[in-house]
Amino acid sequence: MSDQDIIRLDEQLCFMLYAGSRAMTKAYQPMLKALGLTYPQYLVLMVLWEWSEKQPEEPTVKALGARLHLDSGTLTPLLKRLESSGLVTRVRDSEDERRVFVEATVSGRELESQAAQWVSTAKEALDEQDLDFPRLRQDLQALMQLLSREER
Amino acid sequence: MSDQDIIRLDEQLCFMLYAGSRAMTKAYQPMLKALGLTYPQYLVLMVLWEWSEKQPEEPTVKALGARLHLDSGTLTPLLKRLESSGLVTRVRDSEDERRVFVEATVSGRELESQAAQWVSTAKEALDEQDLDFPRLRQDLQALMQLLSREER
DNA sequence: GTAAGTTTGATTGCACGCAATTAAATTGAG
DNA sequence: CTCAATTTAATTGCGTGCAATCAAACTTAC
Repeated sequence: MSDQDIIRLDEQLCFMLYAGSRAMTKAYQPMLKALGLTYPQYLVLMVLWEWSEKQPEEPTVKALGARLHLDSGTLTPLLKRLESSGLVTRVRDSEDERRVFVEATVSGRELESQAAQWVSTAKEALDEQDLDFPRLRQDLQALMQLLSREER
Repeated sequence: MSDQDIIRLDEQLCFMLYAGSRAMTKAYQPMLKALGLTYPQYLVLMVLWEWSEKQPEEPTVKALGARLHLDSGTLTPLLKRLESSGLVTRVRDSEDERRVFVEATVSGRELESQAAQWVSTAKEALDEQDLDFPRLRQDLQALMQLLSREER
């Protein structure tokens, strides 16, 4: 097999992921614009919305990073922007001053039902299409596990 | 269904794409570091490597953008960096001065076989795993088509 | 021929991602 | 107790992504 064939074939997975991710973000733009959020900001709020009281961990910067696979270099400025938009609070732990707790404000929580409504509609539109979304999601999840296993 | 359930479910596709794309990029890091490239720079070279002489279009900035779904705001600085690394040339079309042809230099083309070798090895490792990669790729391709149809 | 509209790249400004470093706080071995 | 190691955020610097704008060059209707 020539170099050309190898690379051409390879493109089909890594590039589809790369392009697919950006295309999905674009599909979210109408909702995000209405909510005044960027896509990563929406992800952070989503994590905060579903953070259960019974969760073993408190929602610190580290815990958010673990959930979203993002580090503090990305999260710190993003959270500061969300804070200045009045959507989250950042409070340093008095027990351990290295830690910072993040919480959605009332305004931040209020966005959830708007988002849910949009997502619900979008889901219906996609379900009409001839594509097995649960299977795709599961395959992606399995891929993630393979890739994050490699990391160690 | 509560807001919580809707959003939680939703996360499973858009977020898996987002996280999966970044995880894949990380998996490429060893190769990219060895080649001195970023992942998007590698994508651009990949397109140039496989650009056929018989292709109807010349490889202009616009044509690269169409192939990669990237606009000039991203490509122009990226191409300038590749140019200053000596991996591509940028030549303005004398027929139509708005157009800029991009070409891989000898150094740029030399990277292909190194990349092909790494990719070939990585592919073998993945093929051992219990995951239907061709199906995943096809599903992603189908998703892309759905999403880009929405765009219009 | 020319003015209006279109196409193409470049530029600007903002928000990620992430590697690398720093700094502060905590932990733990002895 | 104490000092080295670890943990946690923040900072810095660079390279994307992308919307919005601009400017130059081409095309077309008239």
